[in-house]
Amino acid sequence: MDLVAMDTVSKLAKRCNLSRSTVLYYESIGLLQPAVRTAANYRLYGERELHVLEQIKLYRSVGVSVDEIRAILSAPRNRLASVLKRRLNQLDHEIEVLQDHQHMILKLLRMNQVLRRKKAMTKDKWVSVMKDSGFSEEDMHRWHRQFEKSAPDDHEQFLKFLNIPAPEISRIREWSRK
Amino acid sequence: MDLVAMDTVSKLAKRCNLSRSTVLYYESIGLLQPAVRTAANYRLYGERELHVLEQIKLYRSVGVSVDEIRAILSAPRNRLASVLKRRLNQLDHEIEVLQDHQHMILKLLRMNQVLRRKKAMTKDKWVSVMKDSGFSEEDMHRWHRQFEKSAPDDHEQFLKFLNIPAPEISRIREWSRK
DNA sequence: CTTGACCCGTCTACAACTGCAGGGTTCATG
DNA sequence: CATGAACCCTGCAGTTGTAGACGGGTCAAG
Repeated sequence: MDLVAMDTVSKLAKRCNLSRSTVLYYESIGLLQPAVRTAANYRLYGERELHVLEQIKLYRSVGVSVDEIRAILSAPRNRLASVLKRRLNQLDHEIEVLQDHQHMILKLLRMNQVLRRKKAMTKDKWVSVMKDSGFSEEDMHRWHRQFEKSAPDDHEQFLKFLNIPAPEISRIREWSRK
Repeated sequence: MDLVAMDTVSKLAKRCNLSRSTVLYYESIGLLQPAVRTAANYRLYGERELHVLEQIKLYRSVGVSVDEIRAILSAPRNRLASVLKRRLNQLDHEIEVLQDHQHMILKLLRMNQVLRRKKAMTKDKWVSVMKDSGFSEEDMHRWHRQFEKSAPDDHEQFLKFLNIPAPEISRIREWSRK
């Protein structure tokens, strides 16, 4: 086992976008054991554990109970099952993208509430909130693309609220469309 | 107030796909009061309450805490906020569609596990599972469309597993593409 | 006027997290 | 080598739903 390449509990949690507590909870109910412990009794997890945790996350996200998950994880499956599971996984990723979008909106709403009486929202402030919230350039592109695709009018209105000049709005919308 | 058109607590819950307990819980923590009570002390809810409950559902689904929701619901907003909230709602519907798809897959997985040693899966069985699960003709069309769009190969493989003859597979995929 | 489906308030129990408290470990930096 | 930030450990109490049971009241149909 390559000990250096392994994750501690918090790192594993972050990688899966879960809290440390949750991972520990899963261990306490017998869903996910660490691969090894260090001399200092620290938990260490490898690729296998990461994969299991992602499975758990997937099933939890569709409301499967931990008991059922325990059963599923210890059952071999056939080919139809694997096709369907792949699809399940894919949907999970799609849902995650949309939920990211939602979380971003929530942050903007909160920020907007704070700024309401002070100054107008600007593009710079918006960009900095996005950055602070841990969204990359690519995430932002995806956000615009998504927004433009499913609600072009609202997208335009939103850009206007950021006090972005009309030519740049056109440019952004253009760029969001491809 | 049009008393005849109003919902009792269980009806409201069902309309929002929540349990009676949950609606009562929201009342107990001060999130949603019934519009009126009948002479017999029955709770009655109108359109306004339905709307509030849907808001609560939306915010809960993105992990907003009860306290924050209470604050949000009692705050007037400006136009930017309303644009963003509309978008939030829309995303929620999109997520719901994907989750329906996931739930369907789970049912199929469960069914497949049961049938594995008995007989091959057939189109008829699949259709009946869908029907039993409360999915309409339109839902199924959406399912195929979604599946075809984001994973055409898996969609084809899936149809093959249903032992559907090749010409019909082509027909279904064609029909899924528009 | 009974009967079965529905409602009432209340209370308990459980699932799945979530967040401390109190204490040990690691490691870069002065 | 010591000191502080940033980890880690166990254990346990709190949060947010969710489900069900209790004993009893309400309502529409026959």
